[in-house]
Amino acid sequence: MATRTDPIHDLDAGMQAKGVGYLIDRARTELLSGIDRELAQDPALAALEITAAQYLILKSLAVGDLEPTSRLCKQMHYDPGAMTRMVDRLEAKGLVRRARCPNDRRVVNLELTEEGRVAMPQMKACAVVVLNRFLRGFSKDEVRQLETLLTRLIENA
Amino acid sequence: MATRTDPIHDLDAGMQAKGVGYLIDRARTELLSGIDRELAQDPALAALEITAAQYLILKSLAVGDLEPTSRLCKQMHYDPGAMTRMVDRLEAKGLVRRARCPNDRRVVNLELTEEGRVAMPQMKACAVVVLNRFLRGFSKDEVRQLETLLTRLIENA
DNA sequence: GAATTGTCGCTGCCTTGACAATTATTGCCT
DNA sequence: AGGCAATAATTGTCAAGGCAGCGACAATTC
Repeated sequence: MATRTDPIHDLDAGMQAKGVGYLIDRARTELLSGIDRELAQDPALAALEITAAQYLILKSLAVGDLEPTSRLCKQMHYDPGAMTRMVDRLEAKGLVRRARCPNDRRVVNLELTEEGRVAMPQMKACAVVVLNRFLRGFSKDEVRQLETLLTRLIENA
Repeated sequence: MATRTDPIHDLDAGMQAKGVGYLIDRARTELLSGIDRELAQDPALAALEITAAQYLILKSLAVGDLEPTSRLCKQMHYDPGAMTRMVDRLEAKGLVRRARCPNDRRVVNLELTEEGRVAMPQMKACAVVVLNRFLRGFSKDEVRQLETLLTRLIENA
């Protein structure tokens, strides 16, 4: 039987230094601020003041074009109210356009504007730079392993 | 030479589904809401309305007793302003006491009240339950591996 | 085809964290 | 002692998310 199904943690658990929880929290913080910084420093993008959260939305749109808001919310576990206002900001910057769906007029389809589409490659480049910096020294196997472990952890939720 | 030092990510990078960034973000979200829920459901603690963030502070105090505010901030990368108001809330609930340090009157030392000290074991138990739930099916080696990979990632920041 | 139920996006209110400016205190330096 | 930089905590302000409630619309049921 052995260790595989035993509870592993005792009183030392929680999100304290060195714990899994703490490390996940730190990693996320560093990752987000890394991307924020990279997007802010990029000469071509600085004027748009794109945040990491905004980039994630834009990226989803770039893949699917014409996504309904609700699907985005579910996909990234994002609050609908927050999404509405986020899209407001993106629309104000001219990166995204809202278009009421003709078939079902409750849904709002989103698509990148031409300006958004143009900026996309540069934004992706920023994200890649950051990811690669954080994964410096990782082999492909190690990356896959990290992904697997995190996925299993999430599935236990 | 090989994979170990090569950039691993191409245009598929970013924080999208299946990416390391996305997984870290998801894991953190699930972890925090899991702890929040557990603390809220606990009959003995429900009245105190303790959040995961508050638990982390209390836990640090339980270890060190008499921690200065500033050290807590650095330790958990927490904004000093946010910390001030967080301590306000904890003080209002009677879980924490402020005590100006006599030697250096700029610093505010924090310590758990008797009530906070009493509630601590139950809070820890909640956190352990959640952690163990998320790490169900992990061997000790796998946990260590996850910790190692995350630590390396953070060190690349 | 009218009523019910469900879905979608929007808005207001509250909480919370980040950032900047402010205040109080300390140590240093001359 | 007096000036000056550094440090600690607080406060104000702003951006952002969570939640509850809303109205518009669609699907289902009778």
